[in-house]
Amino acid sequence: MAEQIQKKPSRIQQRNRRKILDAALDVFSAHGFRGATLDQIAEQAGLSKPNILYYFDGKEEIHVTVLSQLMETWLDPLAGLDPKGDPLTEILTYVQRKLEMSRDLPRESRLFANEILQGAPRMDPHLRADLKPLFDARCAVIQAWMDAGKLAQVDPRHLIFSIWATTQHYADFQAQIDVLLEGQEPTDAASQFLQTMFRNLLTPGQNSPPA
Amino acid sequence: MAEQIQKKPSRIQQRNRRKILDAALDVFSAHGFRGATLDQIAEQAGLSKPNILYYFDGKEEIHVTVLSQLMETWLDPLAGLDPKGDPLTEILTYVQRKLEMSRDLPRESRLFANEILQGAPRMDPHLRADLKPLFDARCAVIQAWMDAGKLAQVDPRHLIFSIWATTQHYADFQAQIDVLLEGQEPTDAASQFLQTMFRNLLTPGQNSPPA
DNA sequence: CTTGTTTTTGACCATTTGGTAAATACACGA
DNA sequence: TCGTGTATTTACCAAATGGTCAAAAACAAG
Repeated sequence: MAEQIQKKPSRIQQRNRRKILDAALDVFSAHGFRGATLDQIAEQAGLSKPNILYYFDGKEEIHVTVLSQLMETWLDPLAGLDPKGDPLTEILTYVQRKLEMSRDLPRESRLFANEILQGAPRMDPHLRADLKPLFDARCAVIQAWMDAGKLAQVDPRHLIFSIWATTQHYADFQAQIDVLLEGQEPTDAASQFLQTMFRNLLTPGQNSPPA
Repeated sequence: MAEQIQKKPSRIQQRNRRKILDAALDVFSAHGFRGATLDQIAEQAGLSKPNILYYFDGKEEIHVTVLSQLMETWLDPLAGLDPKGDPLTEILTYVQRKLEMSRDLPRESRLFANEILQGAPRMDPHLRADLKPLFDARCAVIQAWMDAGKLAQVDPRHLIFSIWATTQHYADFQAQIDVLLEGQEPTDAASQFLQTMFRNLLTPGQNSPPA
């Protein structure tokens, strides 16, 4: 019965798979898919290359697995946006959470950025199946808040884009920021800036009517 | 005198070097440095691989050359920010220009993003030599505007980061945006959104004092 | 046309890299 | 302790890739 589905991943199997996926996150996020090599992943994981291929069918499968795991983490804060909460608080909290993720999970952010930059060749299905429905749902929630006068009227889609862009920027462009800020930790100042920006944008009655 | 410096690049030399660099921009921006191959660049340029190596010393030199050229284009809008102009207009115009660059020069944007994502291994010196001084100078200009009460007080550095992030997002994350917007051209709506956001942020007297 | 120079090519080469096969070491329940 | 399935390693391979080189072709100038 060689082809039966593994019932119980052994202790050692779990441990090694985790080590490999963690190493892969390191390497893929730093060099992109094509720039990463199995040897690098093997070394980082402290295993031999053939041993890695004992646990995964190939480079591709490792990459896909890491991306899938990432997707959950990545969507979580957006999914956590509560339709029943206070609109402005909900959004400002979301901004804050995304910013903290950039600081605490920069590898994940860069892996995601790498994949999208290359045209999302392996993630496109995930984006359509998981992200798109969630995105549409949250846009609807935000739009409802605006229609109810609880938030200033702006395009919810571009609002979300701007939140993603500004927060992920601190992880994805860290090399540039390090040069420009001479290594200062930017999170606190960034937080204050972003909170101000989005509060001003969304406080009802603030926006000039379109010219 | 084989080692003398080329005085006059011949017509054909100019043409071929340009073809190669344009092809390289295509390929490097789409696949990153390590993901790009000389064969791809050669095919895209309509030349043979050895012929390409007749014009450039190697893959590395092609990449460096493309990046150098890019740097000028990239800094131009920030350099164009006029200290004597109307503060709000200057900044909103800058936002608009950067957004148009994302639409019209997405390859350049993605090449830049790729390089920074990988930790700017080849661009770090350029960033320090060219970008950093310009960045500091423009921050000072903006700070002066704020001190004079012409703009609301925010951290100029993070203001610039947020402009870069939000505008370049439309080029760098285009694959994602295409999925979420189902292929609609986002520039007009993005422009209106960003103009509103930064106008609200920067109009004097708008910002609540820090809590 | 002839000659000297620039450009282009075809045939190679060495290294890197994803991946395989078979042999070996190991864990662990009976 | 022994035997069996699990884990790991050693030695490879084939394809891809960056790069070289000498010779051929194209070209410019007299």
